[in-house]
Amino acid sequence: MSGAAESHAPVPESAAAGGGGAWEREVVDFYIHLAQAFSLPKSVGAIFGILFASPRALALDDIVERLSISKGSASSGLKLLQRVGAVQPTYEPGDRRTRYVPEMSIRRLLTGLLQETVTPHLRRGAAQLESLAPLLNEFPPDERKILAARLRALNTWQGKAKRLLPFVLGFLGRPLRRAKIDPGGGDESGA
Amino acid sequence: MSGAAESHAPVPESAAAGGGGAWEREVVDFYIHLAQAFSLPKSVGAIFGILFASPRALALDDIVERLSISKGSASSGLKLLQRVGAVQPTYEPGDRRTRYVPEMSIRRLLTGLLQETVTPHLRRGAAQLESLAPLLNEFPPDERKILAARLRALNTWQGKAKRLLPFVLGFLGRPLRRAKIDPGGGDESGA
DNA sequence: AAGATGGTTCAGAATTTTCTGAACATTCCG
DNA sequence: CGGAATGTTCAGAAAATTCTGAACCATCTT
Repeated sequence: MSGAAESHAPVPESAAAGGGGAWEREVVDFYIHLAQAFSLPKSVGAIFGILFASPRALALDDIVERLSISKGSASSGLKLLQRVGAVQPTYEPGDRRTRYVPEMSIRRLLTGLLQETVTPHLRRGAAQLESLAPLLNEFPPDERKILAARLRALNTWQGKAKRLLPFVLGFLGRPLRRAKIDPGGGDESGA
Repeated sequence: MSGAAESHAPVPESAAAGGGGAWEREVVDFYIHLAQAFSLPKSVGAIFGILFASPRALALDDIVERLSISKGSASSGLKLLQRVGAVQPTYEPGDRRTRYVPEMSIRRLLTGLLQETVTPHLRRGAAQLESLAPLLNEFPPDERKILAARLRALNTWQGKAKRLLPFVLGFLGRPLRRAKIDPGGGDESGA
């Protein structure tokens, strides 16, 4: 593999020098914005983007170079992406460096991300909810009634949230045919 | 006085002085954590929490006082919550202050939040995607093949994401019966 | 109209998050 | 073993976000 599109040199990379630059820039830009939608660091989006934009797996050094970020950033960014399953390391015989490829299954992508971000909070919340009910006893009946209703709502949320995740994953797993489910309000979607 | 559980005085509030404090604290704490799960400012979670914890609608001053935050914070926090539809203003005749009540429908809550956070990014992304395809022409055939496949995947994601939102809302709208969807595996699937 | 009341805005302070760069491990190679 | 190649860690720098407090606007009361 020495062949391949190395970019150790400080000059333009690979076959697609002129146009390739634009492609990389645009893809990276796209993922930087996407990352921010999830409030992840820009560098994380950029790293995923550069992997996505490259037809071959890249190693840490390649990333550092192409994005002009520090080794530290690249290292921890890759670690995060690995943890949520957004990139996978590939080990090729005869190459000491770990190279990474982007995960292409949106399902696995989302699974990992949610597992990492919301699930723990969900769990924590569930625990805390239990300790809440007894505190209502201090309130006079009329107020207690209102608050008890809210507490019930909170439990409902919790329940729905718990079920929502598998549901969503089920949806993402299916082939993209027309989904024949017609959600209630059918919001404007298009908009 | 207009009765109600005012708390203009610097002393314990309302009927539930001793216990009420604990209730408020716990609820606020709960929502602060929830807010962080969505990476919203703590103050925003706290504001929603204090509204949720109170059997009566609260005005800006009440919030400032009970949470010991600045008027500025409270004002902009409330504005954000209003924008995403998480709280609603109530105007009572003979009272100049706007009071706020928390939204209790998880569906409306999520709708607003998503509308505010992900939808715009989704839109932006869709636009950008179009401009991406032509850039592939610069690549040699073998690389182009790989990248074209990725671009297709990206379009699929986009499509799924678009459909996902209404789908989720449909789910949230339904009563909490047993959902008979059985998503693939347990969930951690494969790692 | 003067003064109180309710609320918004915004410049700078405080805090939190992210990034850098260099020191430190570890493994491979000769 | 000595040195080079890969990577990780972490203290402090840099950047971004959030909060405060005071000035300001608008409306109501007298």
